[in-house]
Amino acid sequence: MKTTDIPIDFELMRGKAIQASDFLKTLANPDRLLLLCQLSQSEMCVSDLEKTVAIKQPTLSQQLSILRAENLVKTRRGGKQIYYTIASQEVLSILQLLYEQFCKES
Amino acid sequence: MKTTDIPIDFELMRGKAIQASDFLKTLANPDRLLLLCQLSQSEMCVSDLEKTVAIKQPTLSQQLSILRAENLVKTRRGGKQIYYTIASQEVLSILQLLYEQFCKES
DNA sequence: AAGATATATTATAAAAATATATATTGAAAA
DNA sequence: TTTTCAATATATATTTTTATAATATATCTT
Repeated sequence: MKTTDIPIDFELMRGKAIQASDFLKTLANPDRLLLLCQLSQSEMCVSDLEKTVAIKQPTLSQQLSILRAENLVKTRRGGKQIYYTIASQEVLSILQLLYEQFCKES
Repeated sequence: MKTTDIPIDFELMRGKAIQASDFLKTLANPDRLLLLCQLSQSEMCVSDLEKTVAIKQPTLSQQLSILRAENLVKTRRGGKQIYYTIASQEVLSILQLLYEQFCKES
């Protein structure tokens, strides 16, 4: 009878991997990354984002709705505009890492 | 004539975003994440990976070939087996961050 | 050289993501 | 209260990923 083996819970590991890959999948699109990058600097409304990121409106709206659905961003309405911000420190941390790896040098 | 505005190079930014999202896309799959997670602990050959991760061989081979194509892993042959390792510190850094965010507590 | 084992490749069906055009909602100003 | 404009939603064609099965290659052993 084996007593020393630490049982690895494959199901648990796979569950975590699915969670993590869902998160990564949400990040893994150039438009969404650019949007998050802008929002990491300041709160912005949709028309601001449209200007700074140069994505056409329906695409922008579709991508923002994905970010909302996955809780990467939060919104508040201010009159006619809807203002977006990054929802969590987790998102900021990964954006920071990506910035260092892909944007810092060169 | 405007002199104070720092010109933001949209093309450059979009280029970086594409690079980063390609990298994230490669990570954003549960099988590939589990494989990388194992490899972050030690070099392993394909049959070892097959056992610890419980993915069937053709899928395993396909996912490994994607990781190779994107240079996230390196290989060496040792007799009949082929041994895989993580290719860069960049990959380790993001795995570390994901581990902290998704696997540490709970 | 022939057989056995480990790994890789190819083909293709199914599922998911993306792009694009069109339509709808909701607040504000006339 | 109706018109306008910003914001969001829906529909659908297209492209990418994923899953699965069948086949191929490379190395070792005999």
